[in-house]
Amino acid sequence: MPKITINDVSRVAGVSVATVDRVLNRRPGVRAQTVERVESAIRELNYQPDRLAARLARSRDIRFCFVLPAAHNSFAARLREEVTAIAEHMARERVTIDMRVTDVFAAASLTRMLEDVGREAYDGVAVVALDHPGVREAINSLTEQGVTVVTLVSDVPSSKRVHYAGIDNSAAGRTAASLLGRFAGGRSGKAGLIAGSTELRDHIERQFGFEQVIGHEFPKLKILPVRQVRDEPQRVEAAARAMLREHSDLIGIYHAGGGTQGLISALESEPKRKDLICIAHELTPHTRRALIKGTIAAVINQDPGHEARSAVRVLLAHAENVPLLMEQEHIRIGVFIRDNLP
Amino acid sequence: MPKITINDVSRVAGVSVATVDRVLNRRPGVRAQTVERVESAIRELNYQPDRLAARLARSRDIRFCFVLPAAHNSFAARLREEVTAIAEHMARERVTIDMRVTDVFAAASLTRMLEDVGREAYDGVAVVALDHPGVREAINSLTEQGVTVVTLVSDVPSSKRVHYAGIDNSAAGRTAASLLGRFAGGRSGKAGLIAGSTELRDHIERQFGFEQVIGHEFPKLKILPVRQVRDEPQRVEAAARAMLREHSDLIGIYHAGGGTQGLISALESEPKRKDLICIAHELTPHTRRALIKGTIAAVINQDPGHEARSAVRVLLAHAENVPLLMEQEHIRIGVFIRDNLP
DNA sequence: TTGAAAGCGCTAACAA
DNA sequence: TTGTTAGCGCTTTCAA
Repeated sequence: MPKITINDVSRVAGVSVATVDRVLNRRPGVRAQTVERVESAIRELNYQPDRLAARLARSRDIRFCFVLPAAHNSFAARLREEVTAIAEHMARERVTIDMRVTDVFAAASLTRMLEDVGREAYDGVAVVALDHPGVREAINSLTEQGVTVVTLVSDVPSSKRVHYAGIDNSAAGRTAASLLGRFAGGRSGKAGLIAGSTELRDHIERQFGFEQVIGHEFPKLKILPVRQVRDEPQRVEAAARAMLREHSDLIGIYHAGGGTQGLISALESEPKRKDLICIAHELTPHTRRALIKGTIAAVINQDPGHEARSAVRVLLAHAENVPLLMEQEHIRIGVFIRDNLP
Repeated sequence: MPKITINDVSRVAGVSVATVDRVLNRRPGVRAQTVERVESAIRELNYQPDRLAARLARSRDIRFCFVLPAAHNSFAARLREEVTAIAEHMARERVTIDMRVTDVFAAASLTRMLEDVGREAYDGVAVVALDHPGVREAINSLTEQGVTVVTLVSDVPSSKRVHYAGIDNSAAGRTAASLLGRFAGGRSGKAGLIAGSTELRDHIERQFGFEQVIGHEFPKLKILPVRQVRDEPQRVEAAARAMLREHSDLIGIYHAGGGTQGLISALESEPKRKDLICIAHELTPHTRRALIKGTIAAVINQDPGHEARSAVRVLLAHAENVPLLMEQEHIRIGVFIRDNLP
């Protein structure tokens, strides 16, 4: 069966290819009646547009903007690298990806950046979003301008973003709890919980999931009051040291945020507590080393490369109006121990 | 900077675009001297071919063939579904993917199928390969005919395949051992090991990795003699029942092969042994249910969707002579417990 | 509101 | 051994 083209559609509908193109891309300036004729021809022929030809013919590139954290931690750095990598890759295929960085924890500056981005005629925007009313408004306003928005790593569920490329953080917290509980093997004692900040939706969710599972499934473990450390290694370290000092029956620590180097330093300066079960997030050079050394028992991971590529695929599918393989776009909660490091 | 095209190259090299095209695609009929001139122009301009335009202009589709197991187990079925799904997806982009099934454990029939496939002018072949001399020969012969070959799920390392889309099975076995050992929490006892067959490279490797880690790290666990069950649920079940019957101090079971339903049945009919730690491979409806129910503690997974799509991307990159993001093509060893199920 | 026609960058048939 | 040229299926002026 020969491929059905826009020509076939135009012939069947009795109009020119230009008109079919206008209908296909929802461009204005076509009578409702004509639109109807074209659409029924499309249905009749089961026409599928050819995105390769479309990309080739467009005069300008498809343009996306990624708004990422400027932070100096390993995960943020890795995310920026991954975005840079696909940006280069996609540049060969008529897709331009710009990257902007800001302090995504500062709602005001993030909001402003999104507003700026809105003035630049991007086809799509991916943003590591803070769940804040101003940010939500900015996302919704982009959407209303016809810009496709996906959230990355951290979501704003109540906004009009079309997709969230990130993990289920409460499931991640539950996973950490199950591992810690099982590794404890029935012993009784305390479980420490360190988190970044209660303003970050993902950290709260992890904390919630963790408490839920420990409470229900491992009653022999008592969770210590959460320490807030704003992802700063020094503060993480101080919190961990305090826990170790104050609780001789400490069985394990779950660190739900960033700045894990601090945790590792604290642990490695306490050789007597070798059996402590520590679980942290994100595979980085630090946590990888700690896993191999045995300082950390397990790492819960989200793959920033997968997240970045997934965001691009989703934005692209929207820009070109073609279907996605959604199954591919689910971001897995990775569990790494010493033996399955990539 | 305007895009550099084949036209620019032809002008700089002082030849026609047809000649540049011949050089780019290594087609015969160009004097060595001319090839040299064109290549230096390409380097000078840093020309990057446009794969979209190339795909559009080709008269025939790019064609791949996937040779998959005909087996009736969930993993094989899932793999076939995933291949069917991308086949449909790629059909829209001028890529045809044919699928053939055979008993991949029967070296002779697999070899014959690969030979047949070789007569059909495919651009690339993906195969779930048995590590056998005949199969290796067939792969090498395809390669020599100019067909790109990638192995899928199970590798033939000594062959000329350009890529293996699958997991590191000995690392998978080590991961299973670490989890089992840690979940045992210092208890002493027996660890059962059930495997498919010693003819399958992946099963031997898993077994090897498992024994290595248990031996080195968990001396309190004694591994029982391996039971070979050829991935048949009934035989898996019989093996598990025998272990349970014969060893009252059985701490856990690692099932390295397929047919896990059998293991689950055996376990669920032995309610007194609730604390048994079982680890199996592949997330399927059966193992998912068993994880939720608590019958199985952890599942080591390879994502057949990722494997299938990765094979397609690798074949496509070779067919179009464009670069890959290799980082994306590494297949992870997934660890699933009840809490991080996708 | 619609149509005609010139590309987009490459491939491939055919001619030289 | 090399060159000319007509497409591939779509977008985008520009004209009607």
